[in-house]
Amino acid sequence: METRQSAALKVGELAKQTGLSVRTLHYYDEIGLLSPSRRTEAGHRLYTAGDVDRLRQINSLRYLGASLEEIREILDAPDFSPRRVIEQHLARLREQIKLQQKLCDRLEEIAARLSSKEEGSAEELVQTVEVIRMSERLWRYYTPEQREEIEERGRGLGEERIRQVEAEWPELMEQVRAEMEAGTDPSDERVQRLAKRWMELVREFTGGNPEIESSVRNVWRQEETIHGVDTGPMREMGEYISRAMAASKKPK
Amino acid sequence: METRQSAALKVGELAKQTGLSVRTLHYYDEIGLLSPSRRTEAGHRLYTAGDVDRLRQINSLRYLGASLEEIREILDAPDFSPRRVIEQHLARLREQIKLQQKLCDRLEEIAARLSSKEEGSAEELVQTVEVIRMSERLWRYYTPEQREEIEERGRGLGEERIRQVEAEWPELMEQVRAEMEAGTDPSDERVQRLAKRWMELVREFTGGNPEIESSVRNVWRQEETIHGVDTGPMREMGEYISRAMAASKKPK
DNA sequence: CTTGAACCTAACGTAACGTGAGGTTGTAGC
DNA sequence: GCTACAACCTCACGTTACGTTAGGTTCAAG
Repeated sequence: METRQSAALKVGELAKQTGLSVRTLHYYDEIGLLSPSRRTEAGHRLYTAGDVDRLRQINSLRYLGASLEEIREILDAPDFSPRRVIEQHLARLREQIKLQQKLCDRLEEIAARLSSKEEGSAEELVQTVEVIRMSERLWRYYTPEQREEIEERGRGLGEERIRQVEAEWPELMEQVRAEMEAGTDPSDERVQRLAKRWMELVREFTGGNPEIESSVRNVWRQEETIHGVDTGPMREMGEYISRAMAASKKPK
Repeated sequence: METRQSAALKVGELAKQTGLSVRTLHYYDEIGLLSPSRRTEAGHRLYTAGDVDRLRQINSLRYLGASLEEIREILDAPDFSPRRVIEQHLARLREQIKLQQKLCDRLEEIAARLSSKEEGSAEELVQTVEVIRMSERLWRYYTPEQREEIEERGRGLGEERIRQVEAEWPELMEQVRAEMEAGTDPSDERVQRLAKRWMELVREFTGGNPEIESSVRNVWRQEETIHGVDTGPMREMGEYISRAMAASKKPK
């Protein structure tokens, strides 16, 4: 009952002051991050000025994105290099942002490809995603010169044409898949048309450059042994197209 | 025992193919996202081609950062607008990135301020963070003209001087805090020196512009009622400094 | 003395699995 | 047929930072 400030705060008061929830303060107490120095006889928490001070520190560190565990380590270590921690934290954060940025790019690409069509099915979306995943993985196998050439051709074709082609791929893949599942013979006329279109699109991409085409085939072989994305269906489609092309050479 | 592909995969095989863990596949089964169509008599999971196909779709969507719940909704809805989902997702992601970027900026600022000193304590780190938090909150209250003026002055002072001042703030605050806790009288000579330095730094910031100084004082009053960051200690320091300044006017 | 606000503890729920524990099945070699 | 050992099975707890009841006690005002 001092005229001075009440010397110790109850949870609700502290919560209101800091904008944290009562539950949060309970939790901090629970994990031993911030345990009030005193209690009333009834067991009510009483936060002293020192406690409030510690909470202030906690909030500052939380503001930097530190986890409660890290905060405890920081505050409980008497000798401590803030710079090291910050820089470490910063590195992790940058890594995260890079990942998220990449994800964002992908989504934007997907959105762009989809927006050229009216409406689409979930399967079309998945196919589009697969094309992108594959191109990303392919990219790793090109030599810098090959990459340059591909990009050069990309510039030559113009943005619009690229978007057209990119929108056509998933569609084509879906049709081929349908024929495969239906068990249509590769020499069937419908399949022949699809195969022809397929090869045209591939040529437009590789520019007919045999080195790059070889690279692509190489990748397919490589990828077989690499764990991860299911290249199986894609590979099957490739084989199906190959058979169709072979059948077209000697039409009966 | 077909010569055709084994028709159905066991968990381990599927796991190896996709790079997922067995536990993950168990989990997908558990939540009903991907339940194998068949089981052996012994209860071993058998994934058919259709199941593998669904998993492929799942992985594609996961690659876009969708949650398992969202994926289920997408795959289980027969009619579905991929574009809407993608754009929604994209918006959320952009928001996240913005936040993280902001956090990153803060950390960089902190790192820059700290790097001008050799080593520091945790308390110094916290003080630095507080200064930044406060400036961020102050910023909201300035009119565009005031902001322009402050930035103008910032450019005038030069980067180096700014960093000097910014590094000095936390230090000064820590000293003032120490004197307060020690209960030193505001008229004490040490406090007087601190207060003088304090006012100098403030002047350098506001440029002596009374409108801006008034804004700052206004903010302090405003902030009292706004929930959130603990302005208490800062306010106390302000009062302490005020008393010190008053004491200096009529030195006994 | 009552009432309502503020407090207490305890316990479950969140997302997407990792990591055992403890038991059954499949298969290879002897 | 026996014995390993790999692969499979089903629980079930741990992870982060709290939100959200539920059921009971204490405080402050009228």
